Amino acid sequence: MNEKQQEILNAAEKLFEEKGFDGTSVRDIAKEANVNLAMISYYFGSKDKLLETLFETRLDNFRINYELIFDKDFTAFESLEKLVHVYVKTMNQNAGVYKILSVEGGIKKRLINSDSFTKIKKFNLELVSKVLQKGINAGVFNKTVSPVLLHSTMMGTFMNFQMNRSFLQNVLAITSDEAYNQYIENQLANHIHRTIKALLIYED
Amino acid sequence: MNEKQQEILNAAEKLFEEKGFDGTSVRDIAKEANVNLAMISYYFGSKDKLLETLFETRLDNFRINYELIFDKDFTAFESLEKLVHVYVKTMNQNAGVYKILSVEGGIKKRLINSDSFTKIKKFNLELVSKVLQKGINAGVFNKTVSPVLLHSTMMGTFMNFQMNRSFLQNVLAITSDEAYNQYIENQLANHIHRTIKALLIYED
DNA sequence: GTTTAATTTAAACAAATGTTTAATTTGTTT
DNA sequence: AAACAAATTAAACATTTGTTTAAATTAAAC
Repeated sequence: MNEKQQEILNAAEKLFEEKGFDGTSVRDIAKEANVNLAMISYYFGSKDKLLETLFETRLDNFRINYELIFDKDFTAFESLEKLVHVYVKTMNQNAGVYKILSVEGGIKKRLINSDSFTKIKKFNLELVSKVLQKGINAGVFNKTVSPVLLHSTMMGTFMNFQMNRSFLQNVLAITSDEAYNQYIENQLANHIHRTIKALLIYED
Repeated sequence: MNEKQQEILNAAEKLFEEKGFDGTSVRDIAKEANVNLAMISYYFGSKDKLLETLFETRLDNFRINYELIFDKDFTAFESLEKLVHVYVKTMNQNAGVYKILSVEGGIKKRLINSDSFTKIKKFNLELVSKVLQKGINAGVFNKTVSPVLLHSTMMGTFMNFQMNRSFLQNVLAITSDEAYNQYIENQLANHIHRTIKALLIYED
């Protein structure tokens, strides 16, 4: 994958995130990437295949690093804390592609390379299950929490910050994008961690 | 607003949700609504104004019913439980428009009637604050939880089920759409309630 | 240095897009 | 019944769309 191809992919990522796949023309992408219009077909075949290739090249970024979470010396609580922070950081670093995936994945006619992404999603969901199991085996977590629901709370809370950026920046009085990212990786990650931890040790 | 106009709005809602605003042509809408193409311009002026009108006509559905949550006889815990269930049910009943708003609202060039929606969002956020305050005044909730973060967890967890419908239907082995809606209004709402309640009474 | 392949370009293509037009039908009012 | 307004239609409109073409340029191989 040469430099020009990467520029095209970066331009596509930026514009797809900002304006959506259907709201972005290949001419927009060509202009943003400073390449001739025909280069996109030349390298990627079509606009659809460009989206496909974009996902493929970014796919591995979404696999959560197992070792960071399951260090042998970690308690269940430490694994949980790591899980949440690694998860939020990983997703936030790939927020652009994740937002595109989230939006375009919900569109029926788009038959996104869903196999590979489903595989990764299930792998990541498995991590949540493993952390849960670790705490249950250690006798410190409540048994009855569904990993799917737990994962939805983690991912959903995070994604809410991606989908409502301007509203939340306003409400939280955050002016710069860097500050917003900092808020996500610190306060938001802490909130998610506290929330899930509370749920797991909560008995009613 | 006559019958034909409503059919157009319903068709637009359905298609915008399925294929996105830019992925839907006015011809698609006309066909779905069984009206002549020109009727859309005739009644709504333009495709953009159609979207605007769609939001306007559905706007009030998003205002959470205050009385259902703040019955005088309710304890803070009961208000919290009501809040979550009313919230989830309200949003689920308007999931289509909410998804459109969520997706299209993130697109920069689209200058959605954001004032009216921001107002409602803030009103609903205020409800969360009020429930929180009620519990704090009663001495039963933890003081340090941000209503914005709490709201993000509630909305985000719910929206995660809207944005990842097919994946979750697969993972949860839910086959029908009705069963999925039931799952959302029962198990999911309970999960969100348990989660938030746990956080609010949790002390570390 | 010549030949061959890869890259880059401007132009053209047909199809689809949102919107308008001008004519016709339908409904209402007098 | 006549006159008027509202609703409905098929056709046309100018752009924009994704993609292809054929020629020109650059790079690589021999």
